[in-house]
Amino acid sequence: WNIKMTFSKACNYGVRAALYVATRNQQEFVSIKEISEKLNISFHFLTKILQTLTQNGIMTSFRGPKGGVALAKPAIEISLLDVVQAIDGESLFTECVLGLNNCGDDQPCPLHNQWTGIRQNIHDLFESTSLHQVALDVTQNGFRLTNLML
Amino acid sequence: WNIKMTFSKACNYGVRAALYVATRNQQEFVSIKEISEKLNISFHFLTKILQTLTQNGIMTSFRGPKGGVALAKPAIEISLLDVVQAIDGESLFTECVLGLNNCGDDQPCPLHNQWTGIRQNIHDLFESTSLHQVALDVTQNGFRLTNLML
DNA sequence: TAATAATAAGATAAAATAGTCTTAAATCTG
DNA sequence: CAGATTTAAGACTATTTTATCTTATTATTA
Repeated sequence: WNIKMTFSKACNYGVRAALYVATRNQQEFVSIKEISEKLNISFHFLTKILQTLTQNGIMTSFRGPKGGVALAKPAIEISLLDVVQAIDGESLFTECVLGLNNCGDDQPCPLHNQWTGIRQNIHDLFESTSLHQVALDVTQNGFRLTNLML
Repeated sequence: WNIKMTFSKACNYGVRAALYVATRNQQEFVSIKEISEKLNISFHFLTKILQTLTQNGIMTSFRGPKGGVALAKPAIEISLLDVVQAIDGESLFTECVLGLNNCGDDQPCPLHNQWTGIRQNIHDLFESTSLHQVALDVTQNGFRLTNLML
């Protein structure tokens, strides 16, 4: 029961997996099994999510031994927005916060004007943040992609 | 499959119902049936959501003929944040966007720092917006709480 | 007091999301 | 070519969210 201020599981896994792959050489295929183990994500579920990322041109995949997934472009050219929208589609930044149809500048819901600003902030943040940047934070500055094992 | 930029149904219904009630006299009990019909919300589902609002001190209720729900305080003293948190609890503004445990300033996920700012913006917006303000927009400025009937 | 109108609460059902399992297809290695 | 490894894809299950249905309980009114 909430307005979600966190990613759905699918989006969460997709973003974290993309970031994990971004910490590796672009040429190298990383096996989904490795990703699922390192990030503690169900293998088969992750496979499906990564399939949608490859279908949307974010990643490429390769079957067989030494196969796996890799980024389709240099990590610096892929934004978080690209990943999120590949999994989620376009509705994210267009739907009314109250779920009303045709909510817009002409027929707004009472939260429309202020919500538009916040939504734009998130859009801009995701758009201006590349997988490369975030991956650097992970590899060099100790930011983490996994749960702490307590 | 998404990071939700809209309220869940429950939160959506709760907020819209609270706003609808806020457009009426505080003394007057508004029947849930009326609210559900005017806002096109399932009656029984709405009843439950409003129950949690009364249990959390946002509203009061009264049974029997002429019964219904009313705001427990003047609308100007109830913020959107009050309503959302009554339905959703505290987790909204504390959980990691990537769903990691113990994500914080000391052990951040790579999105933590920037996400904190956005989350604070939303928190501030909700906290500083009273039901009264929004209800005025509805009654006087033509903002809408319901879908357009096309 | 009896009938009616309204919220409260619990059981059940439907839909959406998340996760698992099995089989197929592609690729590598010996 | 045979076997092993890995992604692809579809069927199936489980969980959560949303919605409905039924039965109390409370209060009003005549």
